[in-house]
Amino acid sequence: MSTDTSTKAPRPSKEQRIDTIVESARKVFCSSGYEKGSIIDIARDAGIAEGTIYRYFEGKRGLLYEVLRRHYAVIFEDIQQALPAIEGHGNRLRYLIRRALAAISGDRGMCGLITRDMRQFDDTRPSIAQDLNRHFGVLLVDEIRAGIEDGSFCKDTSASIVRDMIGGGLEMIAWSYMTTGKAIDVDKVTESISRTVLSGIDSSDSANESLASLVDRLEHAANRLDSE
Amino acid sequence: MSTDTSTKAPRPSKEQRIDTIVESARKVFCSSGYEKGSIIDIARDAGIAEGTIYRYFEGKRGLLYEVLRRHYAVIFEDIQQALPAIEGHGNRLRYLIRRALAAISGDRGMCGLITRDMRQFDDTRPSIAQDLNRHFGVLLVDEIRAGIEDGSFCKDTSASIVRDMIGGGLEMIAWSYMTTGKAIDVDKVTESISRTVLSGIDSSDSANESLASLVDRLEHAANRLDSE
Amino acid sequence: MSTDTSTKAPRPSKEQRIDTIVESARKVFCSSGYEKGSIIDIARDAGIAEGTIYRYFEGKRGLLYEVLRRHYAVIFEDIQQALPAIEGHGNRLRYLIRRALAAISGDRGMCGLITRDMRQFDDTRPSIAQDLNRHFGVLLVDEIRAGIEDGSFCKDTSASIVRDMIGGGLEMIAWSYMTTGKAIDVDKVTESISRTVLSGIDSSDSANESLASLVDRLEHAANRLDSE
Amino acid sequence: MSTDTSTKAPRPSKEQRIDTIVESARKVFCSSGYEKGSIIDIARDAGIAEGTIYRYFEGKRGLLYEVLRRHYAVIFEDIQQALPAIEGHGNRLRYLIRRALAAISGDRGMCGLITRDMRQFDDTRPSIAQDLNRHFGVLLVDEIRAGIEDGSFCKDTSASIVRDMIGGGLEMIAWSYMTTGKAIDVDKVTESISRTVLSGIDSSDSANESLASLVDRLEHAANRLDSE
DNA sequence: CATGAATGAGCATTCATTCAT
DNA sequence: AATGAATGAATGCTCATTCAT
Repeated sequence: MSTDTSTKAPRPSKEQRIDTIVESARKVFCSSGYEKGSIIDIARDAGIAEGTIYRYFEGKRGLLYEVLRRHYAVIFEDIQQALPAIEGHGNRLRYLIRRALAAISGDRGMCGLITRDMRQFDDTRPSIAQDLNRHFGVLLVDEIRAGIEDGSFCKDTSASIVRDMIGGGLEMIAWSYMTTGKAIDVDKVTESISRTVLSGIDSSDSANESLASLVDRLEHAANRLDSE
Repeated sequence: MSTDTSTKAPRPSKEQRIDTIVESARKVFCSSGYEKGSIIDIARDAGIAEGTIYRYFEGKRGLLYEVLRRHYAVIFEDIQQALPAIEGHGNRLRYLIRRALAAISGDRGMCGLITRDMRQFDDTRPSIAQDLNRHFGVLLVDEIRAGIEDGSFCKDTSASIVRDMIGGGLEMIAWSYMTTGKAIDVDKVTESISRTVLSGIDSSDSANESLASLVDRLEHAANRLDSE
Repeated sequence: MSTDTSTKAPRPSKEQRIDTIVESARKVFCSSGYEKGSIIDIARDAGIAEGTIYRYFEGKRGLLYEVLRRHYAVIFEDIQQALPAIEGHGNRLRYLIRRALAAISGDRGMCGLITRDMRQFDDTRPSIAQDLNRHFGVLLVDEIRAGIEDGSFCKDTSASIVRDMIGGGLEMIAWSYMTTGKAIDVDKVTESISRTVLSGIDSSDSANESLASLVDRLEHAANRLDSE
Repeated sequence: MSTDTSTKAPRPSKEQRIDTIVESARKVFCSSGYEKGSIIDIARDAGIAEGTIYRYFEGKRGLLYEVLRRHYAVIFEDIQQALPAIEGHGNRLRYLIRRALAAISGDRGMCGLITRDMRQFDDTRPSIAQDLNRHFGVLLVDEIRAGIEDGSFCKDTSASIVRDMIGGGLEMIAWSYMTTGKAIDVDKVTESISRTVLSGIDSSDSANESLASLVDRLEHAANRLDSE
């Protein structure tokens, strides 16, 4: 409860205090945006004085950073636990995409915060976008590079470009969700992105596919011949 | 007509005046961003009074709009003239990507303006981002849809997702260029994006390798048939 | 016609030009107020350039002055013609009040202009309010003074105070009409003001009571004569 | 409570701060008018920063409101205490008029503020003029209505018209005082207004009077007869 | 005479941050 | 530790008036 400023509460621990502030900041930033969301709003929501915030944070920007960091932390933790158990680089990429989409479709306010406000701050080093958004990019790139190395992915694939396409595509989808509010079909979109990345859209591939199925039938026939 | 621009230019024509203002606005916005770039800076750069700007533009936002509109207008015009002459949807997509990359790599300041500030204005309808950025998206979608219809592209391709991936990818690249200043190899990046979109990155069903392995299997089966 | 800027109109006479401008100014000032009504609006309505207005008027304030002067001029002319034919100072006062009320109830926009904006300009000498509103006050005062001199009105009447009460009362009514838009019953209000001014509202020395006491005294005297 | 106003007043209490600001606002508004009086002038006069004003007031208009409210509050308080002790509706009207005149003659700057600027704000409901000036009008109307009901005043008196005449008359006097600076003889003016309202100016009361003088002569004659 | 482009002063308001209490 | 009062910089926009054409 963020309005817990009653008389009895002996004194919240430093950690609790920080949690309260960050949660209030998240609420305010997500609903009003970074610029319009004021420190005093956050303080009021947290039931504390403005000055107190500055005891725990380096200022408004630091508060935003923490809000974003925590948002990504959950996702990264999930990923860290899930990824090793998934077989195949394609499947792992698929998982990363799905997880990002789940985050997007689960918090429209955060979509706005990220797509609208995150880039305003890349004048500072290390930038927020660098630290967080890029971290996801690194996960993508690592996966792609590993896939290239073990032969799962084309050798002449540019990992950074693919990362940009996946990351940028997800951002576009987030932005679209933020503005239109139209629900995201996570399964479908995950499939579309994954398939596009992995197989492309050129139907000459499907020549391959049908060729493959032809071979399958051939093999099947061969097996039957075999077993006779 | 007071197109007296012969010798001393004692009073620039309306058109010249507008061009001067827009150019100053472009400079200021690109170097300082929209918020930080002040009207008085623009007026000073243009060598005129602040009030004069308001004779020609609806305010600061109108000025931004014109700056962006002109930037995109050149690109769209190029596209309109080039596209019909290009054969094949894949090639046309490739052209669109290349043209966007050329624009990006040609104006680093504009990259910042677009990637940082453009999304701030979607509270008004029709928004600047809607009018301009989306226009490019429409070009992409049209091409993809046409390709799907005539069988060039996979039937189960999601045109909007592919558009988001290309557009978002380009935006990421623009953003990256803005922040790092590292030159963009238009040819290479165009190729990377195009190949990824068209053929995907999965080596298993891409033509070369996978076809080879298919042939292997085919031979194998044939051999078995043969040996019976 | 204020939009008469057609090609053929050879050249409006100076007088016509002035009339056009003043009429446009009246329209603009009455509908937008003095502050919000801009010179460019007036010029546009008159179908001329802004600079042209300054050839005929001393500026915005001079324009307002002329608008008001003309408004009052009609009224004053009416009064000048009607007043001599009216018998009795009371009746003449009544006429002045009625004429003012007719002007008020006939032009709501002008009510706003006069009651809102007129007083803003008494920093200049001679002021507009002095020249115009006070002129009406002079008419009232003259009438009252004449009435005092010929015994129609109480000797100890303060003409200026009565003028203020009539003039101020009319202004309040004008203001009320401007804000509420509720129609003014000219006959009734004229009667109310006139009766109040002339006879007051105190029932104690009006006919009833005081006459009764006079009769008492008369009877008393008569009784004495009688008793002799 | 930080009502530490003991010695050095290192930080004024909230109340003191507000008083300081309002007083400075009064000074500035009265001398420069509402429009010309700037927030920065007020802040400088109060010895504080502009922003501080906005901690205590809703903006410039709210500041004006408070200035006017306080001005009227004193008057209304006086009236509330004095009125019940006064006998007779005529006397009570007389008191209201005198009190208003005392306020007018006591603060020339305020006269200007009220007569010039008060009507500019009737676009908001409830307006300042509604709240304050009208309150005085209500006091007048109440008194007049009560007088009509108990027979003190003529039955066919229009209370609202009489209110307008008194209120408007007072406003004219205030305006005149503001512009000319000529001192107001409160007693005399009170008497003039009161007499006019109560008895009117028509000497047909002097019909009564002459009737009285007739009776006088009658009595005189009776006395002579008597003495014979 | 008429034009209308150019001028540029003037101002309320917000809010992140500090620091005396 | 917490408070919250105070700060003050920073800026888009209007429009009466002028004057070069």
